[in-house]
Amino acid sequence: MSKGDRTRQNILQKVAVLFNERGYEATSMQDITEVTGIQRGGIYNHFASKEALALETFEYACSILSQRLLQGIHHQQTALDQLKAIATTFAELYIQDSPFPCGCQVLNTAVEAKRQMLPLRQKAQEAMNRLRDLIVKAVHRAIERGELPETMQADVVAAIFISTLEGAMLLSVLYDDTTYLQHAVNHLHWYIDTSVIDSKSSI
Amino acid sequence: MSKGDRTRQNILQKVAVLFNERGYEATSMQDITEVTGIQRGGIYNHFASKEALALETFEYACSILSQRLLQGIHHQQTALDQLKAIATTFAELYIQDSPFPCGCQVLNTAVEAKRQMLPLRQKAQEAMNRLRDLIVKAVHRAIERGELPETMQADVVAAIFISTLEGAMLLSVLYDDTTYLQHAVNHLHWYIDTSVIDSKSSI
DNA sequence: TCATAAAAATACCGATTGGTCGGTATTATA
DNA sequence: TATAATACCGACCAATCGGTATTTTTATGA
Repeated sequence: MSKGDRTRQNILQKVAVLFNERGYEATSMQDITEVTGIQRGGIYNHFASKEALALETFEYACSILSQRLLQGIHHQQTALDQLKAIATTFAELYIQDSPFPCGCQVLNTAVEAKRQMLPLRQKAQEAMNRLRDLIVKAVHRAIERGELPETMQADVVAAIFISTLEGAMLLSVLYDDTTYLQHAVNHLHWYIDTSVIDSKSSI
Repeated sequence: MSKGDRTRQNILQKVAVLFNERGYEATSMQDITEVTGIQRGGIYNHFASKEALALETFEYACSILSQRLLQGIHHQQTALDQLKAIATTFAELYIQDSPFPCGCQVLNTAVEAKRQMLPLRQKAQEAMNRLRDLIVKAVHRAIERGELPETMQADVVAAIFISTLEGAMLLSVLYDDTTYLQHAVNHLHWYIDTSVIDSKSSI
């Protein structure tokens, strides 16, 4: 890894934190030079513009977070446990040792990039799609294995999972209190368990 | 209502929309003069600073939204129906004819005001407290009337309600698709109904 | 070791930022 | 209608914005 690549990675890591804490608009190039220890010219030697830096930064953060998320679920045995582990790991990702404090990158980016910053908005959509697919596939596997009733709609489960977790993330950040994430995980586990029980008792 | 008061109200209304769409940082005083039709001097005659304008704007939006929310639930008979109506009305507030497009003011403000803009962050917390109290009291009433089991924890229900609704709001705005809010409402209604059934069947 | 390319720093650009202020038009009061 | 108060305008301010061109420093490979 050359010197340039190393600095580039360092910039991505530091700026990912900064953007997540303050947002894109509220972060100036001056802030970026201070946190990276690299002057303007140096930054622009690696990235074409502030927006390009934001796009790469977002991808960088997503790759790390999704990697950790996958690590947290892949060793689970049943599809049902995998589904539950998605909720647990998502919450722990923030509770225990978040590499990027101040909440979920996707949430923060989605809120800031609504009408303007369309490229960033699209990246947020794509990241959310990947999370959605992860849940949808877990539900499908659970249905195939008979762990969940066939009446379960995978896309609805995914919507409920993401809504509950992202909303709880918002509350946890707003009040600086991880209890909300804990409640969300408990609720989603109960949601899944109840769905299993329902199908068995109704037969 | 004097001319000054009318202009002031007009500024608040127009800027509330603008701030919710673009965010505080991304909205310039130039943007504000354009959308209100009032020049810089005129704006600063009514508000001491951009931040003061943001604070008042947030309160203005909250008062309107909470007023509509209360209208949507006060005519319900049972406490249980009131609880459900909170979810329904919250979603409809955005789906049908949101006075401030681009999602929930509280969510958007909470995301932008995390470490900086502490006064605004505090206002977001207070607004969320009020929503939380509304739910908590409805749950308490439902328990007192025997509509919900005594084992229900009101603060947990409130956390689940707000998490699910705010998260669904995020998704609906991100994908420009109100389906997510619909799923959230259905899920919360099911959550409440299931809690009722559980208590009856377990006795 | 040294030439060369890559990386970083520096100085600087025009544009825009939030905010100010003297003056003018409009409205309300008497 | 005379006077006072309010509302509004728009030129202007220093500071900062994102970005560029150029120079200096540093790393790299023959």
